[in-house]
Amino acid sequence: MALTERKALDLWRRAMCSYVRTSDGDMTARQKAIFMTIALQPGPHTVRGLAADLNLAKPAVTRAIDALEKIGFVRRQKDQNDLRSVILERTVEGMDWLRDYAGLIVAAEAGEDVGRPMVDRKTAAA
Amino acid sequence: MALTERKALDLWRRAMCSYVRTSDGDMTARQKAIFMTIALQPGPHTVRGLAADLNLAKPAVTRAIDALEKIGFVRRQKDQNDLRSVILERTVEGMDWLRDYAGLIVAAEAGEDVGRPMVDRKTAAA
DNA sequence: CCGATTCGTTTCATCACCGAATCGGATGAG
DNA sequence: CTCATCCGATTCGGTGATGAAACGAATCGG
Repeated sequence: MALTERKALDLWRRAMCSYVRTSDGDMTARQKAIFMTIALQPGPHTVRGLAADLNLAKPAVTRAIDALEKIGFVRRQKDQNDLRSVILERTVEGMDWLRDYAGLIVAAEAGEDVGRPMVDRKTAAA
Repeated sequence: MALTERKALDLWRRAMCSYVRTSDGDMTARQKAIFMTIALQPGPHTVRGLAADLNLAKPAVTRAIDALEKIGFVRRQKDQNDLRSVILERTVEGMDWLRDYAGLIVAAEAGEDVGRPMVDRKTAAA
């Protein structure tokens, strides 16, 4: 395995472990992808747009938005130019979470492993 | 928001979106963290060790291992020094998946956005 | 030998998510 | 106006994850 790949995986592992450790571990990968797209990508975001972009069925996006709205990360806004459409907007609370999440990743990149060491004395000694 | 954080978030977003797009979106964050720890960290891994390390209840780890074993990424091996313990080992299949996953991250790091552009013509025009 | 402890697993009830099909409402074309 | 189309939401049955509690088996201590 290439060195950069190994490094990328280790970064990912640390960040992922930190996330699992700290949080209540709720958000789905799908929800994360959708929320981060809404929060970080330009342009008005719609259900169909996200569904097409992420190669998902529309109901899946709707449900993810439901979850994201429930925890207050995203807001639904009717499109006045086409009342069928719904514009998805990020909230301040969502951005706050995102900032913390970024801190997690940056810390992982710096090599910090949030949490205790992982050797198991008993088994390791055997 | 600091520049490095913004960059880290964008990397994360791209990788996460690629993952959602390509895969059938099955693995939980918890499962990923556990599997990557088993696959990338040294030392014999046990249920209790992972539970302590990731701050999880043991049953949660057992169930995650069940899922990982079911898809063939992890193997259970009885500890001959203590028949109560179970040593978790990675499999070749798991490492194959991990290699692909690393490729996803590296590609995201390189700035490639796997999939189609995300503007929605209709809404963007409004 | 016998009780206490430690391991991993199993059970239980609950809850969220999944894909597929369908819905009502809004829009656009004829 | 009328019909086809598009949008987002809802329903359906089924699957899987969740935390809490209790379990059998193995080990250790006295």
